[in-house]
Amino acid sequence: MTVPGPPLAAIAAALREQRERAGLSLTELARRAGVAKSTLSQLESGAGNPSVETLWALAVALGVPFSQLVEPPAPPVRVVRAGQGPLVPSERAHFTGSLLAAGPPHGRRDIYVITLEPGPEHRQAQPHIPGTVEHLIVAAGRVRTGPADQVVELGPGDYAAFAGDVPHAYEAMEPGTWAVLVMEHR
Amino acid sequence: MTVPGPPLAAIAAALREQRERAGLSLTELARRAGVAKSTLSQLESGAGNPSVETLWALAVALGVPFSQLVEPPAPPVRVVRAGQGPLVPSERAHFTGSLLAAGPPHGRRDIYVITLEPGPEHRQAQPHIPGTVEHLIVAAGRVRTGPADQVVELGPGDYAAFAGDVPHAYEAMEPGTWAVLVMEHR
DNA sequence: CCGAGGTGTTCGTCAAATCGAACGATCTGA
DNA sequence: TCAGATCGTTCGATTTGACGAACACCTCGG
Repeated sequence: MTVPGPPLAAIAAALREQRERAGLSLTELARRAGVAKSTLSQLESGAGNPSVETLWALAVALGVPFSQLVEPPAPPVRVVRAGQGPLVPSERAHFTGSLLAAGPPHGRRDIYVITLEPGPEHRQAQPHIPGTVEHLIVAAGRVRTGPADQVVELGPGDYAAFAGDVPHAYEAMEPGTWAVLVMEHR
Repeated sequence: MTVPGPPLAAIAAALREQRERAGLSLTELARRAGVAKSTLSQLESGAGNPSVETLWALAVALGVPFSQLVEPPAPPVRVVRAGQGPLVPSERAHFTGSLLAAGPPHGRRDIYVITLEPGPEHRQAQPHIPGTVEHLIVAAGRVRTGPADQVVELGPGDYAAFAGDVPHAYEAMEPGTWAVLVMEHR
């Protein structure tokens, strides 16, 4: 999984970056957000595990959405290797399920089965409409896919999700490669 | 742009909703996330102000993005562009794509990878909430599935969709059977 | 020279979040 | 009916985050 742990360092970096971008001093931001400047200092230094309340106040004072502080570098590609996803209750024997992606409250998801054969790089010429997210689960073979600058290689059972509204590639590495593609657009 | 206050109640509601949607008990979710169930209980009851670390662990265990827990009231403003028809294989030059099912304008689809092993007995899956539709694409092996009175056998690449709110079976016919399951519920 | 006002950091204290254990309430199978 | 296993809640003990007051440092201006 690409989820090492709590993005404490990421929050620290995002806080400092957003604060400097807003041209605020640590003291001033702390005053506006109503938090102690000592708290903010420790947060920016990477130490500490802020509460939602505290982080929310800082986000409001900075004028940025909450999610931008906790997920600053929106992971362009989310990969779940085979057998690495969180397991879903196996209410029955002989059945193990791995939840790859929860459905958004609204939006559509179209289900495809795609087959690819090795050859010249198959770069998608035109991206899809904005907001599109593609989910790919390789059934057999190997596929190199992802945004142009972050291509990952997937094997059977591997899962990857990435934005579909930017140029991205689909390249089969072996004959007989096929996969399930769920295209989500909001 | 300043929203009223910390979405404590929203987080509580989102936690409970996502947990029930994943079919997890409070105890089980707490165990997987590595947090005390007492903590989770208080969070879902609206009391408490979770730390980022705690909330992150819960988000990972639930398989949902962090932001979905803190910003559940996503703006229902959604535009499905007119004329945005389903993609056909001819539009995707370098591989063949087969549209299996178009997503409903509202509702959600959760993506799973499931592995099944043959057993001496197979029990029927418990029905899900009304309106649930299951889409299954077999990646490897063979699966007998479908409503109790209409069981079909699927091989690699085969696709089947059926109502999930009636008793239905999942039975692997070969070792190493796995498939992609998209569970759709409105 | 030296106080005034600013920066960000470190310290002790207190409230609160988290934890572990025990609780009553359901169920299920013996 | 009872033992066992769940469910979710509540309770006290402990950890820890948030606070406020100092702190060292820097830059002006009297």
